[in-house]
Amino acid sequence: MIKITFPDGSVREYESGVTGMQIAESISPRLAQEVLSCGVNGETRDLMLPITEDASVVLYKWDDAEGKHTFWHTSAHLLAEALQELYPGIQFGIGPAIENGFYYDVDPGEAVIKESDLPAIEARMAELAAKKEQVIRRDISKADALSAFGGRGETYKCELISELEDGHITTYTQGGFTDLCRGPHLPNTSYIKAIKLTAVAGAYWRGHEDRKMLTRIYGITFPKKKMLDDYLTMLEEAKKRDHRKIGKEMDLFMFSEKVGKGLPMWLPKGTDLRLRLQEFLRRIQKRYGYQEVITPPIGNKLLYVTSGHYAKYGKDSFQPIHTPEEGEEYFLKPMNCPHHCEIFKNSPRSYKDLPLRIAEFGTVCRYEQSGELHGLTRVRSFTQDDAHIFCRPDQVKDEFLKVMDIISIVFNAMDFENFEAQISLRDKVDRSKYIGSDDNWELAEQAIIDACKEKGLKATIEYGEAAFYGPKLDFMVRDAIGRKWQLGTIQVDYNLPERFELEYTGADNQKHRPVMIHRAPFGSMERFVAVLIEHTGGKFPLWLTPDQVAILPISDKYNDYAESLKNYFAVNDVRAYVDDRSEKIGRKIRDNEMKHVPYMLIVGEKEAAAGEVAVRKQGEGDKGSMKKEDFCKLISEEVRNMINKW
RNA sequence: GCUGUUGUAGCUCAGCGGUAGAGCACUUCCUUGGUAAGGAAGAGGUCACGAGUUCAAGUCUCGUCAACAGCUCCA
Repeated sequence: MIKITFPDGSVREYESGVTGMQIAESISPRLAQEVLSCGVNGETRDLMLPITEDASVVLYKWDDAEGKHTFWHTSAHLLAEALQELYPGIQFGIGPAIENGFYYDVDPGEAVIKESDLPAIEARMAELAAKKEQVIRRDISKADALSAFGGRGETYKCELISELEDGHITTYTQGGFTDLCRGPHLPNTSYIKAIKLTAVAGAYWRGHEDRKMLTRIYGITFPKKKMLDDYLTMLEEAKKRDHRKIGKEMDLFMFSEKVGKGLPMWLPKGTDLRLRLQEFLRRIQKRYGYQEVITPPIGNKLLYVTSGHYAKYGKDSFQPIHTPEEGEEYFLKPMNCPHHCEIFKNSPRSYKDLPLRIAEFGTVCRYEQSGELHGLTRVRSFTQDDAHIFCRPDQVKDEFLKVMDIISIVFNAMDFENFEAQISLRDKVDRSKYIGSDDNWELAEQAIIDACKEKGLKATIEYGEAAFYGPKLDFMVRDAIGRKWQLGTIQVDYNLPERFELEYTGADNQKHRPVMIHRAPFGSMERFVAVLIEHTGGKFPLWLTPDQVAILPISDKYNDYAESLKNYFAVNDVRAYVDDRSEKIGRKIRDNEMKHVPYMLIVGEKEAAAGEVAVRKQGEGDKGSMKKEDFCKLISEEVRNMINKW
């Protein structure tokens, strides 16, 4: 007998060799139906795998990430099985479960798989799923694996096998399809009731640009038909919040082929929105002791040779600007740090001057690969809400914590609740791509980890994701369709101060090197506004936009009402429209702008007599008539809620 | 940059070898007091750009540019 411990702490005894499925059956028939895989001592495993020693067991269902993962992993195999039947000779790369579904990378040889082929593949998958094929796990020796897959000409699989450790290799078989796989998998294919292959795209083998490009087929499956329908509906809804669509509809920004790709132009309304965000951050930064500066859009090549950016990015970036002077070269600035380093050097600094916090809404230009450009989230010219903090080594952690405070103020105000924090450290093995001493890196990495611990911030640690000059803490927020974008960022840098030979005089009257912290709570104005649009659907928080309240008094006497609102909310550009029915302007506002204003007031004679206004709230329709004062209360409540958050 | 898809009126799209179309938006007029109002008339397009095939090309072929999806990248 073995002891099985459940998540709630209870313990039951089972015979050795019991499977996860049998455990589920022993608890309830319903659970046995719903369970997809199980966790045994923290490792996710097949339900059919015997458990032979005391263990803590978690049964995973659809609602658990692990359960979904298992479900989609088996779905990937199902896709492969269908492909094997439909495209004889097809070779398989890898086919993992992902956040929303799964994919399989395949090499169809001469054949081409197009989007129009997907329905046929889906149909075949459905047939195979209905067969209720058992999914069977086998341990296999490295030699046997190599000969089995090699015999079928599976070069990709053989490459994978050759890197695996003998004795830990398993295969999974369902019907006529066998795949090299670690598992876990569903007991059989009949769990998969609804199948949708969503896209086909190219993907490099093992993610390397110089390897062969395979065909990647994306899909998603569900245990119920309705769940698939709901998912597709959700995607449709999300598309409506796409910032490119809303940006166009609301005239926030534009692109022009003539100006150049990836070069956004902010239209009046978008500019208004952006300036409001900048003002908002400015107020906060002032409170936190930042000093704002303005630096030029270009810098001499020598500046970037000093910073190290020239060696790293010179050839892959916008090329130098030449001058009539022989040999003189300037670069569009790809970042503001070198300029700010020079500002630091402008005068002798004492330890009493530190931390020195230099801020700038600095516009930078980076030659992003053309395929990377994406609306406002990835562009070639953008404005960072940048700042560099020069401080003593003993101040790093404290400054870091203060920046985290600012970021949390900003994110709270914007209602970004579901952000994810990520600590990016050096690659554990390959350290050739980083500059700076090991000691400095260790110090910086530890400072970030400590700061997160202190703030109780749950952050994932990613190795190999650090910038080449230092580790960073990034705040990621998702867009409408779930893609992650990095917004806020804090980076500790021991290297630029070194390269620019920055120094301050310490209490000991000796020269010391300051530490530099790069930070940008928004990340960039462009990307931030993009994500903000997708989160709000274009209905920005009340204090943000200029024309949030459109007031349509029917006669002149209500213009003073607009005036009173103005003072009341400190929304200093509330616009008032005269809605004289014989004039078209009122109708125009109603029809065109209602979409983009949270509230509309209509003041008719009836209401005027009663001292009321008719109110419509965006997305909610008529709110009925109410007293002016009540309306003021309604709005001010919302304003207060926003302001209270920071 | 790579693979694939797309590019027709301000917007959303139809047309797929034979003299440029619809809905919404826009302009003028009429009707209409509470909301995507109704009616009449009108304006608006080298069908992304450049070559080629053809008696004839938005429509077929090739190239360029741009956008979209994914990959790779992101100081």
